[in-house]
Amino acid sequence: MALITDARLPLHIRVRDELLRRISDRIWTAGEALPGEDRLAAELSISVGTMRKVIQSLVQEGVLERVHGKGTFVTSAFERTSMLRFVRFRGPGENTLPKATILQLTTKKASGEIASKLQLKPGASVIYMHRSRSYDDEVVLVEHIWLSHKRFSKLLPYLQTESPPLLYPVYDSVCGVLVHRAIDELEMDSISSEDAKVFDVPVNSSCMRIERVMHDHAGDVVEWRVSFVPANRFHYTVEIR
Amino acid sequence: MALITDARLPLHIRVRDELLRRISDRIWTAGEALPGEDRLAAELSISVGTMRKVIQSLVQEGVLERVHGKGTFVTSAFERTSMLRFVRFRGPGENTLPKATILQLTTKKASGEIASKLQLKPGASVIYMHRSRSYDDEVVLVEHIWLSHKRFSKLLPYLQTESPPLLYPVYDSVCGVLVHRAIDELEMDSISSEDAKVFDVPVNSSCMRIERVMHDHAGDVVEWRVSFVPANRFHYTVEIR
DNA sequence: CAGTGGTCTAGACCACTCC
DNA sequence: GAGTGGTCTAGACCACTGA
Repeated sequence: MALITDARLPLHIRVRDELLRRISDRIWTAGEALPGEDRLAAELSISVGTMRKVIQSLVQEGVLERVHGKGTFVTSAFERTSMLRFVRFRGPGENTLPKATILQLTTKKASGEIASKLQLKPGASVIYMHRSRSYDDEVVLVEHIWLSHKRFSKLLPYLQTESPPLLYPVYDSVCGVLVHRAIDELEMDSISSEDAKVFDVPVNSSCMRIERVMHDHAGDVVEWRVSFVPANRFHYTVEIR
Repeated sequence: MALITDARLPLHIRVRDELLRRISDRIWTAGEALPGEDRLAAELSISVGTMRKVIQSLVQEGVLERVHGKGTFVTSAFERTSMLRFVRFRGPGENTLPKATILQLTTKKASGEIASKLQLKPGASVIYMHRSRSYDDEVVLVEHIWLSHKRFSKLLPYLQTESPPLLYPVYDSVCGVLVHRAIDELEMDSISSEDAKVFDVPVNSSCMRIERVMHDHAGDVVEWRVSFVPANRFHYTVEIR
């Protein structure tokens, strides 16, 4: 087995790219153990020390997880990336996921803004989804989601019959798209008339607006999403080091 | 030179503790280069590889910074921890710091809540500071800050004549307290009558409330701070991986 | 027990910075 | 050129997991 990328790059970078490629290509899937570090190193003709260093850096980034005595596993990063980390949990049990309701699901031509966010040509075919998340019929989150139709065409028939609480695992299992890294931008806003009906609160109530650009392992944009959380439901904790 | 901590712990943990102790004790100060990794390893009678691993982990955490060919330096983590990362910059130049105005500075007996946050006994002596931050006389941030009087007594005379834009470097230089790690909790709130006057906006205007607990390298609580940002000035970007 | 990751060492060679 | 960190190797030994 040979490494593909530019031989002028440091070896650990090239090995890292190779491992990420295998994860992207689903050669190794979430929950499955990778080969041992010694066998991986032998396969790529590098030293075990270098392989360890690469694996450690991917563990640091949350791509892999290691368990002493058991093995190295691909992380399913879905909890970490859930929008629910911005929502204050009360009422029902701590670990219950809120019910997802798809309010609208259509295919459109991308406007200039959406094309730009998704790195597509203006007019390209995109999927738009309007979705609410609720606990005991109290809506805590509303999402407006845009996806490339080309990459997510299999999603449409799937969502005719299903309304799963988490979408990212579905992107993975149905469309073969594994999400990796997101950038969230938070601002305070007021609720639009459209979403006010969904939340059942007055128009212009105070809320948080969370704009997310989600990337895959290759760094390409996978999804653009704008979410709204009512003021009294918003809560966010962050550690700075 | 011998390591102090429990010899049953892994060596890299003990070395890490030793390095952090030296930073806490100001044996190495911000901006100054540490000895080379080979000399450090020799001094502590460990291999260079292990020393490298420890240093790398502290770089990862933001405690140290390395520059190829120059050396390893203690990070001055003040930009990273500034509350201004929650404030949207417009108007004036990008890199100008807003003017700080101390509105109130007193010594009090800690209430139960404040004592609990600062890990002090109720009734212990604490410093309370009420401070505003403004660009061109537009207030963008108001802070309510509590500190242990015992640890920060030197701050009071200093702040009689100075109103520095950043406090953490002052904690370091005047009181010998080096901040390290903070936990911020964000919620949406409305502006109190007291702060409404400072911001010159109506009472109950929408704002972000940011509660911060700041720790030092030893993990002890250094400061408790509650800050408010008006809705139109709040902006926050976060990357999830 | 075999297989996995975790710890630690010793040393070679390269690349960058500053004098 | 001297000193720094960056890359890479080779191998020993330990600790945890599961059959």
